[in-house]
Amino acid sequence: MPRRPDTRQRIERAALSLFAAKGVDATTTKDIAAEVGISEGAIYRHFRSKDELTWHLFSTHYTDLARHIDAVMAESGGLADRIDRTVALFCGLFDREPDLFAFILLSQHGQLGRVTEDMPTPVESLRRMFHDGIGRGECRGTDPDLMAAMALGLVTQPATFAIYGRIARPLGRLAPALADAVKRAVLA
Amino acid sequence: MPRRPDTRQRIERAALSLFAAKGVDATTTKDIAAEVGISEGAIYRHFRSKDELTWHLFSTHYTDLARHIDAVMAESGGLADRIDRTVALFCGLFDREPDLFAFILLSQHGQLGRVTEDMPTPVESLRRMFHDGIGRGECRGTDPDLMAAMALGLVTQPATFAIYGRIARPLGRLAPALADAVKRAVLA
DNA sequence: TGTACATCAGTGAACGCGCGTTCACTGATGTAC
DNA sequence: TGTACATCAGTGAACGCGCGTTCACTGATGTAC
Repeated sequence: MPRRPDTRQRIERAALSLFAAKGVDATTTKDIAAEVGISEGAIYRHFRSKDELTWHLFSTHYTDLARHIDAVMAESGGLADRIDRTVALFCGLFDREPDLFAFILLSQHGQLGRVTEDMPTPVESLRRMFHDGIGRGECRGTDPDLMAAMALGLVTQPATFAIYGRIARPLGRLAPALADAVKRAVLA
Repeated sequence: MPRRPDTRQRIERAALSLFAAKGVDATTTKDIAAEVGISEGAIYRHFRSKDELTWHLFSTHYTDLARHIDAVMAESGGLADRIDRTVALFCGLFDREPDLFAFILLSQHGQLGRVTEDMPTPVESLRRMFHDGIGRGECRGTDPDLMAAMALGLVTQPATFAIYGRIARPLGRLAPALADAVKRAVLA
């Protein structure tokens, strides 16, 4: 009954946390409502459906991440510098918002199909970064998609291990080592 | 009504293919039955539940993969050789059974929690491989989990891109390049 | 300041659909004599 | 070879549960005069 002005945000936070912990399908609207401390019906005052809530969370955070990478790209510097800064960006984001990272990693296969051409995505941003590096002859390989995949996997798999407790946090501690590994793997 | 002797295997193949394409939760028992060409009830003559079917598929193939890696380990040779052979193994398996690979990559987050200590897993096998390499001073880093994560991500992320059509198949073509990248990233 | 009214985030009960699962029944196949 | 019986993979209808969603209703808050 108390009409708090931040209910929508509290729903988003609760959903993100539950989605990260259990996955989207295993999380029920009942779970979310209980976590927020409202009735299930109240969710529908803020989101048209569970699906809209899920897509809202995924798409906003996914495109946000892309824009962060683009910002790194916009600064001057060679590919090596960009790799350093992007890896540090990923690790910092992971340490600051582990739920967000877990949610994106976990739910991507279910959501990626709805991504449209005009949406900025981290994958496209990385692709452009490496395409650029290849053009300048700074890269080992010649396929920007392959380079992007290798760099992405090299960072996200350790992040996944960190989520499962197999690697100690914070991930930021490992950022230099990860950036080094990426550079060794892809730089000319 | 025709009592074919291979129904159980046909259920497994159909389920694997559907799970790989849509994910476990989005695949219904009705889907599986339709794909096999039997009634839903018939599935329960071969598996106690959808969950048992899912876990059977995941656990057998996941442990099989671990044993394949262990076989590579058993052969003589240094870490560099082992990396070459393991990467080739992954790429070959991916090309031969892409559904299997997609299923494991896609469903791992839902199934990994049920993996017990006594089960052989690819992650443990890789960990031992790098633990061994670290002991012999062949490795750059000192944390076997981190080395395993980097190697794993470096290969599985390109595989994921291949599933999404972002990287051309067969993956075997890229095996030498991927192995090179892994060695550059982790070898001393 | 008080009164009338509109708005809207909240409740909680109910709904309906789709899912996994069960069950009585069928009929083909194998075995015993 | 024929007959009686056991087995069991199959059918298809029915079931029941849990899920996401809807809906009539409430009451706090803001606004107009």
